[in-house]
Amino acid sequence: MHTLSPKQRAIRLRERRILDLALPILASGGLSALSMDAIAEQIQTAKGTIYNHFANKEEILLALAVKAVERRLSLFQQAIAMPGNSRDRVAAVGIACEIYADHFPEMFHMENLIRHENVLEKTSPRRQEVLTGCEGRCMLTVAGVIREASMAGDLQLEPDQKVEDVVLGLWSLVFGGLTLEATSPSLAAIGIEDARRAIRRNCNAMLDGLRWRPLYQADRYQAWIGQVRKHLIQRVQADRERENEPTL
Amino acid sequence: MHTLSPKQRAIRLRERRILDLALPILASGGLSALSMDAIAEQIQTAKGTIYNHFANKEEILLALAVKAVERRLSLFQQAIAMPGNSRDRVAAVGIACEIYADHFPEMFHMENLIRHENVLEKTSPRRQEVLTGCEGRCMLTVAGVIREASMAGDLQLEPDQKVEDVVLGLWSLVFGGLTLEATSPSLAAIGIEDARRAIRRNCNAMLDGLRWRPLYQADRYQAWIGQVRKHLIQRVQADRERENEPTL
DNA sequence: TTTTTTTTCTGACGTCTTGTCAAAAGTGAC
DNA sequence: GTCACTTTTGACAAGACGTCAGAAAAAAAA
Repeated sequence: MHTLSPKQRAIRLRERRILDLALPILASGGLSALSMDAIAEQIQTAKGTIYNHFANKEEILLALAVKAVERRLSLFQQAIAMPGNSRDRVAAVGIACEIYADHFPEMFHMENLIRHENVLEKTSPRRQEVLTGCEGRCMLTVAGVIREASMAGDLQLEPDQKVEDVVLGLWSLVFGGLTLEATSPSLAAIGIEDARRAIRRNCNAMLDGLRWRPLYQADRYQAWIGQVRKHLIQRVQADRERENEPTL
Repeated sequence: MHTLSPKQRAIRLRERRILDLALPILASGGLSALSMDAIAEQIQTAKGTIYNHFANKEEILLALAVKAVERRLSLFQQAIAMPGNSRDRVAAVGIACEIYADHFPEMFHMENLIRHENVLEKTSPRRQEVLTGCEGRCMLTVAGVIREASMAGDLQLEPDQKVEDVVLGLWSLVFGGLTLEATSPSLAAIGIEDARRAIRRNCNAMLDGLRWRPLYQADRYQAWIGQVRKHLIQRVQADRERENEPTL
């Protein structure tokens, strides 16, 4: 163990401040609104100092994305730790995604931004690996439940179906759906008033189609997700408080 | 009808040249690679002239997005026009999406780019409406098949399920899946070697879960999508030739 | 404490981009 | 040929990213 000098602590604190500050700017004004000069002014340092922390703007984005995926992973883990059968627990992960999108909308936005604007090209492979590793653990978390269901006989996959394929299906449906909800003006125009309900319903249809037992029962499901939502939101708020307190 | 003067024709041609040129630049280098100076140089005009056509960079993006969605709509319409039962025809739309992503990858990329970078804010409502209108027609195309299936009794929706909800489900799954395939390095890392197959399989599971008859049969389905793919690719190539020819 | 060494910070600067606009060039009617 | 109108031009202002030599601060040594 190595104790930090006051100076080093100040530096760390500043790095955190940069990221905390960048997130809302980015969420509100998009990539172009996030200017290095603006950050420097807010943080009360010279622009050059920011470049001591991050080699370029893209590195800041990537650092934010890592924090975002860590958040998501934490929610996933709490979801699958809930007591219930295998199908209940994947459903819980779906709810975790919804809560993530609702409570950390800037982060949700970030993840998608990274995906489509070529930022990876300009960033260090080091941090890229951190991100993909974290994303991988998210998927493995879900894959674990599916594998478990498969072992227990709740879910019988055809020989050509792999556990990972089901992960992709759920991921596409939930993430795709939430993304469309957040970014498609035409959704409302076409007459979809509650996208969330539709997404959940379609997830259940998919799982039913795979014959993941027990099959969908409306009231049972409603009761369960109510419970999950309450639990996860509690945890989110606890995490929030825990983070704001310590000055590190 | 009103005949165009040579000058006006030249102007129209230039506009088309701008868009044709912008697309590949954008696809390869991302939003930041697309510079007005670069376009002007390539087109052999002064930068100011570009601004006679488009008020800003975002307008160019939006114009490209419109062309992209028009392409997609055309493919959708050709897909549902194929002879087959209702379930076959939604499946055909799924294949249309795949072909779109494969044959017009820059356009596919564009649509997603528009979604996540705030470009709409800086563009004219006029063109925005064109885009959402076109996107809406895409969804209505799919909704039509679903409604038809529902009327024919192939698909029995619960009272709380709406046709549009099913559209959203399919859209999320296919578009989400294709997007993840194109942008997620961690997919391969997690052991998914054929994302397309997985997406198709999950779509079928979802439709089975909704009890859309006839239910999934592997060999029947394979034969059908082979047929669809062949037909649509033919049409794509025909369209391509038709476009290159006339100087307008 | 004072001096030396090392680390960190600074902000003007070079370069690139977007978008503007007055002046120049082009177009067509009479 | 002239005149009104449209289109094009490219220098220019504003602002952003990333750099780097020199200033300042911190740490180490004397």
